[in-house]
Amino acid sequence: MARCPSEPRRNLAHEIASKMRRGIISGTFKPGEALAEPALAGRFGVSRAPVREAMIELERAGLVQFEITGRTRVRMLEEKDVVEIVEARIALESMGARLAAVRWTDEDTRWIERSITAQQKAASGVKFSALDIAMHEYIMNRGGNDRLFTLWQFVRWQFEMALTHIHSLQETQAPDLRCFSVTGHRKVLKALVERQPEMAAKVMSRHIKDSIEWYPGKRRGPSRQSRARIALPCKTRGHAVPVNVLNPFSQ
Amino acid sequence: MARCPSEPRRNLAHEIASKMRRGIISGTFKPGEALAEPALAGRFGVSRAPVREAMIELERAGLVQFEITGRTRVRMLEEKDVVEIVEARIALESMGARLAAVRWTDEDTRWIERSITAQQKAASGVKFSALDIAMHEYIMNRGGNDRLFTLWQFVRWQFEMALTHIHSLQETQAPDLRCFSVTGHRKVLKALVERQPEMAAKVMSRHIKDSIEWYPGKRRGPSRQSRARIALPCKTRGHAVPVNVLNPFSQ
DNA sequence: TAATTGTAAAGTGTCGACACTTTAACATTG
DNA sequence: CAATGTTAAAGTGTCGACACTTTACAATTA
Repeated sequence: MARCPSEPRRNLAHEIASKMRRGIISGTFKPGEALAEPALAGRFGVSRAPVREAMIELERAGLVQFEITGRTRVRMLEEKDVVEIVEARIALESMGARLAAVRWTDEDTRWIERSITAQQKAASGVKFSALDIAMHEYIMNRGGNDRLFTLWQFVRWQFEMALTHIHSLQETQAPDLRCFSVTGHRKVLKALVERQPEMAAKVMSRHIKDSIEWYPGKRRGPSRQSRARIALPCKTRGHAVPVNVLNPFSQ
Repeated sequence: MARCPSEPRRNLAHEIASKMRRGIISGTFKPGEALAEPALAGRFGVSRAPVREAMIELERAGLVQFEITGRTRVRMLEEKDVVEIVEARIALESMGARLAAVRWTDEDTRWIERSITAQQKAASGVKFSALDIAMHEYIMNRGGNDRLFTLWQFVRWQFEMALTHIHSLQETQAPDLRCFSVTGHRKVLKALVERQPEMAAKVMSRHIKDSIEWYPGKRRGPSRQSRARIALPCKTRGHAVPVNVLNPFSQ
């Protein structure tokens, strides 16, 4: 389904990069953890060369960080980083939705409807998140812009990594989030079905911004009380104002 | 000035990646050209390892392409690619401008004003383009979102590469483009000075879209006659319509 | 001539080795 | 005890080598 602009090399380096990516996203490798090449090479049963090459791939994707000394660590996440990631998602996905709206077909509609149905039946928060992201991926892919899609993947991985480190996501309020998020998805779908690019972009922006505000710990949805802010298109009379977002890391 | 989220390793691989990037952007390495590791290693007087690592960096930035066989080529550019690059620029830079508007200072204003002055005095098309991109970089940087900035750099390099391969840019209509583009820059600056995020995003989108339509060969600016289309926020009554862009590769 | 096959050249994927740098543990000294 | 110097361990940067694969070319054949 997902397209791959530049066919990936089928070598050890790329394979290890994929494994490492999954490991970082799933939390096997924790933020700030040192990634020594000899240790990883031993772990995967290869020499250091493929490991080094994999590290470069992960660094470009923003999942690990090179220090001035040459050492590599899993990238750390603070509140500020989540805001950055969400802002980047909004930038890319609003354009993605805009593009997808122009080329939208009935088959696409059916795909999304099936996805939404599955989302409603999702048994757990993590299962729901997987379906949620898969739907966003589908729309980004349908935008037809390979470069936009590639950039989006970088952000998507960082977002998934952030999700696993937001404690409050775990199970607790899954039903509320699910219900709220599905409502947003329906609005996005409506704009796409009606082939209204601007509406799709706008609704997508709001959906992403709103859904992230559900994660923190509050149960009643978006609020305006916290410090971090996410810029988003929001009409006010003449002077637009950035809306607040709750702190995703509050325990 | 430009920030660097993850301090780059100061090793041969990164150095070579930079040189190769400059070479690809400037046209020393032409689109479709094969990049054999032994040849490059000899050229730079190093072994293959750093070259391999540099290739991975460039592939992630979208400047080169890996084939299924493992061989590497400078990425080729068609009309479709320019559309993708510009759409990605619009997505990223509209958000960048939105963010920059919130944090805009008088010092930033002075910087941009100096830049615009220099742009007006630019002696050549290439010189103007350099100043133009530097101004866009400044604004992206002022957005304060490191991830957005990093993603933007990828697109920026691809855009610069595309520019060197658009024949019509060379000198001929430099004055017209310059005049037109500076007008757009002033509108962007106005929105930033007034700290209107939505206005800044909107004006930036339109500026990017319009300026690329100048490159083709026409002298009278944006037209609606060509095949390729760039999606852009543009208000129509209820139903937004993608606007056309001229073919940048028409000789 | 055109197609096919065999062979050499070129290129990639991976590894182990070595030099240099940073880190960390330990011993020394005030 | 704290501060400092010392040394061994760990880690990175780079290289050359070798096996395997793909490509290019030439010879062979229909």
